[in-house]
Amino acid sequence: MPDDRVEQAIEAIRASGGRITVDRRAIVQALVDHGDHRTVEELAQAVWVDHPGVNLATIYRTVELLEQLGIGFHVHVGHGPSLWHLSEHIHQHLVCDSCGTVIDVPDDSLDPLRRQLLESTGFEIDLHHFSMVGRCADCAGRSPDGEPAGPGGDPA
Amino acid sequence: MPDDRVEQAIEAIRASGGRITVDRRAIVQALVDHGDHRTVEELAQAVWVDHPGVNLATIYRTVELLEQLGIGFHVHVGHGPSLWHLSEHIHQHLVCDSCGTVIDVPDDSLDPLRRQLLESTGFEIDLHHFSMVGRCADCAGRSPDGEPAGPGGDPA
DNA sequence: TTCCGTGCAAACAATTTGCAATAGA
DNA sequence: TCTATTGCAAATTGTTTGCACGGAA
Repeated sequence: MPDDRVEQAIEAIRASGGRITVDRRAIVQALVDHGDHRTVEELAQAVWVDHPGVNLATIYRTVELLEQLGIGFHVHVGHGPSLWHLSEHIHQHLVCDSCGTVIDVPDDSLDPLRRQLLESTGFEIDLHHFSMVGRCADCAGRSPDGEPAGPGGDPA
Repeated sequence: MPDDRVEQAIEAIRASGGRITVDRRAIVQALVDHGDHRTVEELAQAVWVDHPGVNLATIYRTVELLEQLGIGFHVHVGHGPSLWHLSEHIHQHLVCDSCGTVIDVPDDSLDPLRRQLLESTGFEIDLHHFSMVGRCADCAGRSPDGEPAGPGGDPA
């Protein structure tokens, strides 16, 4: 029953004093429909299926609003546009440079790293707002470039 | 004797069949003068001190060239423009969201993380091309937000 | 009715590109 | 000379903003 999340978000908007519009509902819906992380452009495509009129600026303004409410998040992915998603649990993003796949990693799985960096450098990394880029198993293991994934690699 | 690096880079350009121009020398010099990581805009400021005529496009083209030669690198830092630097050893960048400080971390110090992610997700992170954002010791330890840096924190 | 949300088009920042003039080898 | 490099200005991409109109409350 994923529509729960739509209502949750709508409720949050209402609670904050915001107005509930067709556009906003459609945008939240698009965000919920795919657990995916998507660019504003991709969101627009999804929204336009049922609501062709919605302007890009409106989508930007809506995801920004969701972020202010603490229920929307965006991740930076190097070169390209930001990816947006709704989520209850903080997580880190691994983005494959080859195929674009996004892998979510639970936040606490990176605790050892976080602790290590904190001790050695005093630096406290922000684990959810920025992505780590690299190669997913498929792209790394089957890369024609020759170099295998390293020890433990070659999953095929 | 940091000028060594300038000659090294110049030599690499020459070896690749590129021509040595005043502009390129000035840009490499600006890159070497500060071990720092700097944006194209900042590089331009440095270059313009002695060579006011150099065009931004030229700087973009030159750092791109250096990257192609494997002696220049750029790091993505979320919102802002890319940071460029010359370096012999691969390293990871920690960029402070508050003060902008860049901390270099030797690549192998992240090996445990890399291995862990590789095993648990099959994902092989690219450790030098993208930065990790967070808070440096100063900004985290003295943050008025209340939450201290955690165990081992409070370096003062 | 009273503002908030929206469309539109222009502004923006970072970066890239086409083309003619210029300067390195 | 001959072609790579540069300057310039315009194009691109992702995103933000000002303003007047229309719709939520």
